[in-house]
Amino acid sequence: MRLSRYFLPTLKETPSEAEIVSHRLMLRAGMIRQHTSGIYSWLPLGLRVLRAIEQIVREEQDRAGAQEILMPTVQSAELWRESGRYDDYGKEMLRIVDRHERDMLYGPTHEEVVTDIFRKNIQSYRDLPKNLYQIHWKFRDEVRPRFGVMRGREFLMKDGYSFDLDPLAARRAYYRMFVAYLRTFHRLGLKAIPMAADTGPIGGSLSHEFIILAETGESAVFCHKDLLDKTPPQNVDYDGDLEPIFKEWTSLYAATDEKHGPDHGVPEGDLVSARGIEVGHIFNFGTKYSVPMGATVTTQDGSSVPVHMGSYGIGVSRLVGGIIEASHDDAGIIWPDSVAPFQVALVNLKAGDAQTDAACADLETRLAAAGLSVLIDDTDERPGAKFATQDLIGLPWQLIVGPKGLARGVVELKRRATGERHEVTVESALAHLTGTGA
RNA sequence: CGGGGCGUAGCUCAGCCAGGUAGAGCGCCAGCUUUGGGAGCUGGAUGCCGGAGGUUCGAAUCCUCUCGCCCCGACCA
Repeated sequence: MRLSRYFLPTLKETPSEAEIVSHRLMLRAGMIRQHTSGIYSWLPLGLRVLRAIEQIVREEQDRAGAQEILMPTVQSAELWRESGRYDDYGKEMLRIVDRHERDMLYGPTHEEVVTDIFRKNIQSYRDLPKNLYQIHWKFRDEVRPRFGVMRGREFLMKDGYSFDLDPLAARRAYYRMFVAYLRTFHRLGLKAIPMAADTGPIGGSLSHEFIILAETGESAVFCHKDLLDKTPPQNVDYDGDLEPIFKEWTSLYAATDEKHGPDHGVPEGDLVSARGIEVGHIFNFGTKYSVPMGATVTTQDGSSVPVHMGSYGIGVSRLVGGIIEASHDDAGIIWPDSVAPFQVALVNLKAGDAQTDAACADLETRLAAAGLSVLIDDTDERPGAKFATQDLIGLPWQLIVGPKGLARGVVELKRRATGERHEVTVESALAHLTGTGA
């Protein structure tokens, strides 16, 4: 992509509406624009990041045996009356009346819809287990939206739902998602720590929040320091017994502010106190919805039993902000390779100069051929302005090509995360970029 | 939903207290110069001063109402 043609409205100054760093940087880097309180448009650069995160989430869900579906955003109030939540949910639910005076709503979550799909289409224990998920926009009319996309009213969420015959099988489904979440956040370049959680309005018995640590996190969290060094398993057999992995991660102390107490039993020096951002939340809630909504299956002996369910959320749009909170410096964003909107910034320091233009065109072709996404800065800005823009938008690699370097047969390769810069030949730069799989 | 703050150029903001021709910096446009960390000079364009009503000879400025946004708290992926 050529920067001269790309819609990337960057800002030199911070808009006054933005308080926290991720919100400021997302506005300045031209990723989003606010439409109204808590509701945003995604511009090309931001959308690329959103899609990259979505894709990683999708791959890990599929790997763990979940299947993607897509449910409606606008739902009928009827189902919610059936589950009993229509009156419980309160003002957070955006209620709409259609032309026939029927009560509708913009979905804040989808337990009712998915349970309805299940009960109408699955009758036998032989069709279990099932795990269905979607990546979709939700709306919760928060009293006070804030922090940009971290706490918007409209947000993109991965929500998944498991259906099992009995509590034991449901627990195994829970473990599968638990492990899938560990892997997902790891791939996103995040250190996410599962913490025992309250189940809130969704209800149930077993629940964990996945919290990433960032100085600007919304709430205080506490955990054993050994949790910070753990990495999830590389290869997982999702058909195998995942309880050991679950135990390994939950045996160390970890608690959010509300659950933290003096009886944590962690030696003074081992307790980490930090700020956290919730990016995922999983629940096992048994028959809370299947009983009132009649989601049952016939068992082997011919009797009818309600299915045991769980639900599993990941705040996809929130993650964009969360990743920035966890990865930035004074100059701007530092994207992890896995979610970067482009892998390489190819900076032509003197657009219009025949030799640098030719060198950049050649590099662009060869980087693209190697499968790397490249944003080429072909504008006639001054070098200083180009560097500032690149550091702001934070692509993992900057390949800087100027006439002075070319005269000496070199280009400059800069790693955004570390700031390391090396003068290397064109060939060696290419070898490095394509070789690292960047 | 309680408390507070702010709406003036694309962005950041001054002007309001004490009414009298709408401003600055950045950005944008043109030209010249410059060319490795958000350059310099010259010239230029840009505003229903959030909206409606009122007071006044005269309102960005005072009064009333209204809409929007932000912050703190209570609540949440």
